[in-house]
Amino acid sequence: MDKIKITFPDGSSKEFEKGTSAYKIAESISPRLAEEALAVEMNGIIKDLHAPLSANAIVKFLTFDDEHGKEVYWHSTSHLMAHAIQEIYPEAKFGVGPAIETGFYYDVDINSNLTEDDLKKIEGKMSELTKENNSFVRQDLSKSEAIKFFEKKGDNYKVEILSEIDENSEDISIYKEGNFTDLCRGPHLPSTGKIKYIKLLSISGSYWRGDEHNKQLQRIYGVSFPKKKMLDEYLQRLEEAKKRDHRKLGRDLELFFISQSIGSGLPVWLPRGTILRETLENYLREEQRKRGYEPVITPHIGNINLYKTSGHYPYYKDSQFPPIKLDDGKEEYLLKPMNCPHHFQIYLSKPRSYRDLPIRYAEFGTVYRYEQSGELNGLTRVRSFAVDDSHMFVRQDQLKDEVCNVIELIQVVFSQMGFKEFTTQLSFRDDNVDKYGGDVALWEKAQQEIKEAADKMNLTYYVAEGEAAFYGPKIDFMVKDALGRKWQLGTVQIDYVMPERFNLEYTGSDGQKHRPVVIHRAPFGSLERFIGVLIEHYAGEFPLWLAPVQAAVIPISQNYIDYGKSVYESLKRRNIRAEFDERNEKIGYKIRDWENHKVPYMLIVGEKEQAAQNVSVRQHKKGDLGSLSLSDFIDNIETEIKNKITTTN
RNA sequence: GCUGAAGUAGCUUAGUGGUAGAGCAGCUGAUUCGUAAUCAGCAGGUCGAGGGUUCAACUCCCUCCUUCAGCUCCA
Repeated sequence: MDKIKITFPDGSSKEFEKGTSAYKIAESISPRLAEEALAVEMNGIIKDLHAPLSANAIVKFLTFDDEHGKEVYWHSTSHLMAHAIQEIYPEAKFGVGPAIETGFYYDVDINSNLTEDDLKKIEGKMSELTKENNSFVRQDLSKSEAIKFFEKKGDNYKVEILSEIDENSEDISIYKEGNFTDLCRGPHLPSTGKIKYIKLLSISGSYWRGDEHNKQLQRIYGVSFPKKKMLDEYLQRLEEAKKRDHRKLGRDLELFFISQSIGSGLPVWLPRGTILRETLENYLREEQRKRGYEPVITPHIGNINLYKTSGHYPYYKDSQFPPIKLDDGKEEYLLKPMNCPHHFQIYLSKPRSYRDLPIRYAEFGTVYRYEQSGELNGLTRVRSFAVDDSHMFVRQDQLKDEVCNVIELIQVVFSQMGFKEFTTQLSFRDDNVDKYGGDVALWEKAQQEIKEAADKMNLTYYVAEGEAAFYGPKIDFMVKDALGRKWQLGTVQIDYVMPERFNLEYTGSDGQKHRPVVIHRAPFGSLERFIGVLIEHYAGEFPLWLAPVQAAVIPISQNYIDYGKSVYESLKRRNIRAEFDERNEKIGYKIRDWENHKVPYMLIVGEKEQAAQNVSVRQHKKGDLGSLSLSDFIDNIETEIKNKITTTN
């Protein structure tokens, strides 16, 4: 019998008979590994544990702790769910059912609409099926065999998928588990018994192949875990995320609200939210001032011709508010969907020299976009929002440095806000010529510049083809909110198209006219979305420099109102955002109330404090810090505010 | 825009065809209090809007609006 040599991640190796399954190898190492292993990585390729090894290989066993192990686990659970659905709804047809970042889904076509109760039924059936502990059995077959199989089964979606697979470049396989068979490239768990704790989470519609012209299938989301504790923790995290929801906190903390009397997707900033927003704006203004930006202000509407010139109008006709027509019908104005054309007019307002560049115009410009009703979501997806916009006009030879400077600014801003984790995406064009304006050669150049800048600034990024703006490639910065949804915040975009369309020029040292390059950039993206994400990031517990109310002064009883008031006024004189709580309530009540409002400091004053002319300091979530003279407290808190100390939780 | 779910007081919510109930918040009064809820009282609702069925509709049916979970979209 031939022997093969198997090498493990720790470098050790062992010989086995050729054809030994990965599972047997795991068993030979330890029963526990055989129990926990979900799949195996052979020379970097993930395979079933059943798979026999026919040659020397580097082998790594994947458990639930590995990202890819989880993926296999959830993928198999989605198959198990399909099995359960088929048992309950024999007429069901299946679309696709992949693992996702957390959990899995399956798109199904069933005649009746599923309800929450049906989910419980399916969940119950799944548990039943796990007890059968059926093996996942792989079978490779030809394209025509596979098509014949699924035609017979009536799974026309699978047939459609198969018909588009090139069998020369890809193996076609099916997996059978009990009496359920699905088209799948695998790999899968050894058997359904590995799936222990299952929770089906939600149902929603989803278009077949993501095309809104296609039939809408029902998508069932779920998640599963090998240990009960993991499921409990997951569900608890969901609860925690709900508490952090910026829509709830926005209301509780009186930051903003959205009134139907004003309109959907048109958020209104309450006094406390406005303080937060203005603090962020002022912070960015200062950072920009240091970096040579010049503030400008432009109107909220503009002649429609601006947008016809820019090329935005035909591209985005459907997602802007309809034009305002003047009496003679000849002139039309648009609520501005972006600020760039206005800023270009400022550039054009006088002749420019190469010595003037780079020019950096900055504006917190409010823009209006008619987003689809189903898209609106709290502050993160709205119809009116302020972009922390800047348009920078640079010479080609300045471009890369300027992009690097912008990346540096965004890094500074994100780190100040305590976003330790964010992802960076380079959004490039794809082959769809109609989607983009401008010259392909210029695009290539711009994409190259962006990549070089990203490398120089040590960004870790991935390239997303087809995600570019119509006028140029961009770098997008995204962070995740409390519910794990990704949001695009900051963006840097290179634009060779608009300068052409608006005929932007400068006079070079050679006396000739040259075309500047435009950089569009916004570190926050939009104030609305940024603050929405920030609220969830901090769970409403803002660092002192951002907190709308920084300190609450609380007298023990009505007898100390005068002293309390003098403390409060001292704070106000030093520009500390303080509130004075003179309500006729017990101290415990008021402390609870301000704790719930997540106010960083409470100053409690009673007989002792009045006598010693000091304050008793209580910090949010930390409790009583003891007494401090008022001037020491103010000095401390001023330093903390000035240094913008950011604590993340 | 599409699919599904939901809409009762400022907030959280009870109420399956027979006069809408509570807690918190608010207001008034009492209490003058030492680190997460003092007591009592008062007020607050065309039950999302419109139409229909019925002797009678928060409740059943239809249409619309809004919100939520996704999908599609996102300058």
